[in-house]
Amino acid sequence: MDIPKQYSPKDTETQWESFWIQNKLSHASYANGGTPYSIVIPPPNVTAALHMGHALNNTIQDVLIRWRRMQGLNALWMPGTDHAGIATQNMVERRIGAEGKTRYDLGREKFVEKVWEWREEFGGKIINQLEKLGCSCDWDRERFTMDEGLSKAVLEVFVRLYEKGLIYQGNYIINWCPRCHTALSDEEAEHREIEGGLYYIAYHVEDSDEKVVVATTRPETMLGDVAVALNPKDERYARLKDKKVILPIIGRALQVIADEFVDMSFGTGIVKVTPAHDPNDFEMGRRHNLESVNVMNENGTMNENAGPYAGMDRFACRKKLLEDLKDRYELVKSDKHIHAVGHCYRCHTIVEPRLSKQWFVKMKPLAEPAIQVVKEGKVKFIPKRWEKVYLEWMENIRDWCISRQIWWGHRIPVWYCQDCNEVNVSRTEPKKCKKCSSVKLVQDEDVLDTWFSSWLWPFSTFGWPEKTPDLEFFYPTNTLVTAPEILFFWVARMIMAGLEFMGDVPFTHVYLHGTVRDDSGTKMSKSLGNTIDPLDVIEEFGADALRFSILLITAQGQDVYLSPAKFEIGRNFSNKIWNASRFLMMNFGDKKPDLESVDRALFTSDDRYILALLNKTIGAVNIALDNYRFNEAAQVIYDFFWHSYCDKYIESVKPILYADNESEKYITRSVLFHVLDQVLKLLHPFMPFLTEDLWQRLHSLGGDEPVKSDKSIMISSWPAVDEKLIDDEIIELVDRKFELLSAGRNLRSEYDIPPSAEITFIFKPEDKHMAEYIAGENISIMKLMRAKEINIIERFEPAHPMPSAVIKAGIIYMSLDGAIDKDKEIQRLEAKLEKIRASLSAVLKKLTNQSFIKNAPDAVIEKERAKEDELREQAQKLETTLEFIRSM
RNA sequence: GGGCGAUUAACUCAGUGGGAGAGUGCUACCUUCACACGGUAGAAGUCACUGGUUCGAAUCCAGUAUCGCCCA
Repeated sequence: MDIPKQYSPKDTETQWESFWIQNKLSHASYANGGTPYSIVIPPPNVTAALHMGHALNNTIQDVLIRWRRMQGLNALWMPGTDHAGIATQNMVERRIGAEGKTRYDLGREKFVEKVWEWREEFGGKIINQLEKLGCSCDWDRERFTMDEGLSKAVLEVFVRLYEKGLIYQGNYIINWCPRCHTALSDEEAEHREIEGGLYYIAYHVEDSDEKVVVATTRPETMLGDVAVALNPKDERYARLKDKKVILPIIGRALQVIADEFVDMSFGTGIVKVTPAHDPNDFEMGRRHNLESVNVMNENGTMNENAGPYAGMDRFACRKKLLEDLKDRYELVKSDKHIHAVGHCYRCHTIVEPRLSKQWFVKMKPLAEPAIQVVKEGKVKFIPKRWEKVYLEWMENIRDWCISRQIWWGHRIPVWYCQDCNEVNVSRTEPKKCKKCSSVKLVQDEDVLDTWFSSWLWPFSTFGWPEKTPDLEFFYPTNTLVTAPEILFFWVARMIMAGLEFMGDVPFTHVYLHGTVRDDSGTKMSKSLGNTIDPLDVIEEFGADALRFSILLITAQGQDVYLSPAKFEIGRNFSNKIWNASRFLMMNFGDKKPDLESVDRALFTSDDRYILALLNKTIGAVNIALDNYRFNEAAQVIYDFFWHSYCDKYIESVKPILYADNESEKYITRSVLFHVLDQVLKLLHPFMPFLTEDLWQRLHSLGGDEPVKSDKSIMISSWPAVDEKLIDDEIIELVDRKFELLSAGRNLRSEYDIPPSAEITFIFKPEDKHMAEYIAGENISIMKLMRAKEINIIERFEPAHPMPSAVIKAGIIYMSLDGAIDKDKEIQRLEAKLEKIRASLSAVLKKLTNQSFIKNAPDAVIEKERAKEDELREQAQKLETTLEFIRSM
């Protein structure tokens, strides 16, 4: 048979990838009925290239989908991408920037056209990469948040919320990115600790020699000060009351106000009040009816209100202003100060709190039901600890700023009347003003936050607001698989939207996996250059190896630390599976063995052993997957396949495969075939390509069933547990045989017997039953122990000192030519005896403890008693042996 | 400042009340007719620390230390 010795994933994976896609094996439809199981993909940014976070996220989803599909559910995995407003616009701006142009040179219409062109050309990249990873999404359904249908959903939602009074426009402090030139939501401003300064600045009290000192981290905003504030409890307040202080440089007179908000312990306890540039000051300004003075332009430079600093960048202004204050002896001191500063999550520029007119969603009314469903367990978080994080955020939710001053996105469906200023909100472009019938309408220039479309994803992708049969059948979806980073951005908002617009939760389970980090624990990111490109890993090790490795090392919800070496686990395992299958197929001959045709009474103990372990493994995999414990599922299969099936069973039955008894050979082949078939299925969700390839080869043995387009392991049935085959007694019995084998091999190794030397062993069984059993297994044991012969002698008494080992099945002796080193053997056995005695005394300590006997469960006491018996017996055997050697 | 997570073998990590585990690495031997991306045998841990609960704690509780994340 011409199967190569080393598995090369590359061609195999490409072949099956196109096989699946061409045959639409992952397509799901309501029309097929059955029990639905659906997942919507967290849509990657259309600008994205596959990174390890995606690889982990999508591998998990694929495992769930493939598993459920094989279980016979109508499994649908909805794929798609997100238009990523700011990120995509930035990218296209950079491209046209290379030609020396800005988006303003092109104008809005042309620019948006350019973005669509870019999307047509490059936007599908990540989708192809997901296919390479083996993702069995329903590719016919691929959605994009800017699609016509999804855009319609966005407008519908805006209008409905507006009409309900949950969307409003207003002047508030928002996070402004001076580089992206847009407002951001609170979530989009990432707080990072940086070392800045805390500057103490003296303001003169009007008509007095007195000064007050205020502390600030952003001195440039003082140019917009309209007051200074103290806590009313602060005794200094009394004498400053009704006084004014003079803003340095600008010379504006500022009133002194009292406000509970002022923290007496921060800085000097006197703060400057800048309502246009700080959310707290803004609130204070409202409470005290203060005006707002905006001192900055949209690009982060100072405006005309900044007096001599007009036109300077905000940070240049800070520097110059501090110098000037110092020259005027008004900078009292400056301390180093570590504080959290908001950064734009798209470009990492420091965001500026800025007063501006934006659109907001009122969140409290939406949050309430979304809190309830989680408290009632209608939506479950796995791991559970995220529930608390979710509730904490939801209970303190703030309104959501949804307008963005960019061009790429869903344009806000609001038209302002040029004649009467009426705000017209409409699903379609209105012909005339609804109030004054004027036709002079101008649409709002802004677009909506990208998340304002992705929060609808679980139903907009199924055709909402239309009532489609797909929506009816597949909603609510079952599991959402995502990273905790977007818990607030996305997960929480989807729950709110689902309840508001569908009247039901969008999903019942949220599995939050860890963050992918590098070896040192740093989050992988392009800018740090510590990424491992999944495509490189696929190229070098294969997608299956990538998938298996990453799942094996990812404990539930824990972060993943990756290094290239970790993928060797998966590659080596792939190769092991490949070679075991190769070996078996070389030995199966042309006829496909069928376990169903075999009389179970004819199974050997080895057969029953491996079938019992197989069925235990199937059960364990189901439990692990049911509980989202992917690493455990992967681990159990790995152990079963490598250590039970390959190391034990296959090695054990080789003599049968090489002998001439055709009926025995057929039974063995049937078991081998069956177990391989089942384990390939168990592995399929983890390693789809390799298992498909081997399964197809396995089932076309002898050519009677060639590869057919409608056959695939992917749609084959998931292994069922056969309880009748789970036999713990046989497992224990056969384990004793393997213990005997290890003991024999250990003796060889301790006495430096070269592998080529065939040697005689004597086995003294503990009883007749064991004698019979081992006698029946003699041939395979001999081969595996490289023994010349194994003499089973029930009442064996050595005539001279022989190396021996005490095991559960009895005692094994190794026959050596010539005398052995008596002292060495005594020392060896004494060491063993010592260990047994230590264990025994630990057991006895428990069993003689009355509290233990009184309190411990019976099963535990039983177990300890059994242990005691066994240890006593082993000690007894060792003592006898030692006594005998000493007496020689 | 509040919350969460981590601390177990040389390394990377599993293990939520009852005999300390895996992978890698290490040591020795083996290229034996599936696989050296392999096989056989072996060495290796005060389960961060201090208390507590319990007949019994890596596991539960409290506190401490170190590292990391989220929120303010």
